[in-house]
Amino acid sequence: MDIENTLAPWLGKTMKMIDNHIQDIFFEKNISLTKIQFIVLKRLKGKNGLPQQELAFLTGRDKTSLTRLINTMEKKNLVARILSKSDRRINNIHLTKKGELLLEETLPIMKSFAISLQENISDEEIAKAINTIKKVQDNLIKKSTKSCSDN
Amino acid sequence: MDIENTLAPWLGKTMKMIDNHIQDIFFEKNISLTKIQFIVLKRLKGKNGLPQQELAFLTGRDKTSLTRLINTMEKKNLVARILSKSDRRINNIHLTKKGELLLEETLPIMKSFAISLQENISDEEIAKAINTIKKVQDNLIKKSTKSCSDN
DNA sequence: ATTAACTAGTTGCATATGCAACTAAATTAA
DNA sequence: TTAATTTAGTTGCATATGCAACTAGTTAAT
Repeated sequence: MDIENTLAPWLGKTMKMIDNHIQDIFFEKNISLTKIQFIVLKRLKGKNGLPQQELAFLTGRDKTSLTRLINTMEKKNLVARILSKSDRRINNIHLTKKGELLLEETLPIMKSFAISLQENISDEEIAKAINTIKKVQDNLIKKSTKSCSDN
Repeated sequence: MDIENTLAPWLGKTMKMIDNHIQDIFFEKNISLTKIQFIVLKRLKGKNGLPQQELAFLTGRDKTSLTRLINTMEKKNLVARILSKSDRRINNIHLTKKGELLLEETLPIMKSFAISLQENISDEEIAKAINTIKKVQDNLIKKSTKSCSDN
């Protein structure tokens, strides 16, 4: 079997295309965000105040990556570090009003983009594909203890 | 419909996990490559001497990204820039012996990794998932003229 | 209670990436 | 043929990312 007929390169290729397109959309709509910044904002929506480490785990990034990501997002006033009172090593990351507003503005755009990618594909086919991808994730998790949730 | 039930986030999440795992594999096996460097080497295997711009297109990267990628790979002696005689603006990128050997060493490792991701999934199911992903790519291509091939 | 071990986050160093603006070469237009 | 335009590649600037080594708090061990 050729490597090109396996799922992995197809996923990679498609994700790259999607990433490029998301950048374009943000540019067009004048949204000053990167994909990962959007993901972090989205993560914080439900659970404001997550520690950086937690965010790193949830997004599958190294904690150092999160450190600098939060630096950037703090400069842009999208999030704020708030020292945990119970454990002074921990930074709890909170959405600012500006971050919340930007998130609310961006969510429907991302949603309609995600849906537009599935034009001319039946819901059942999508569900099956997601199911297959889940199995790939399971295989990955079996291969290592590491895991992640977002991207 | 929730955005989390669309294909895009599943693709992203899974690719992130795959990328992380590829890094780990390269580290374990003492292969001094990044994923994108591997992709470039692989691209060059069939068509030695591609111009940078061509490589940029084929890998879906900006040409500036390729400039610096080739810089790094040239320093590592994996590829060489050779000025085109017919058009002196063009750098034809060639695999070096070292690059070729490293590629040959890495290919089977990547292949068996790609296959291992599909354990416990039938060939038919994989084929269907790839087909669905192709449709997503088609939708993306329709949305813009930009396209790409690798990742 | 004091030390040892662990944990959250940061910093240094290296790679990857894109946009805008640039240089130099080639092609097209006048 | 000379000027305008297009094209390949590079450089400046900004973001993202990971590993190793570090600091500073917390918890466990003696």
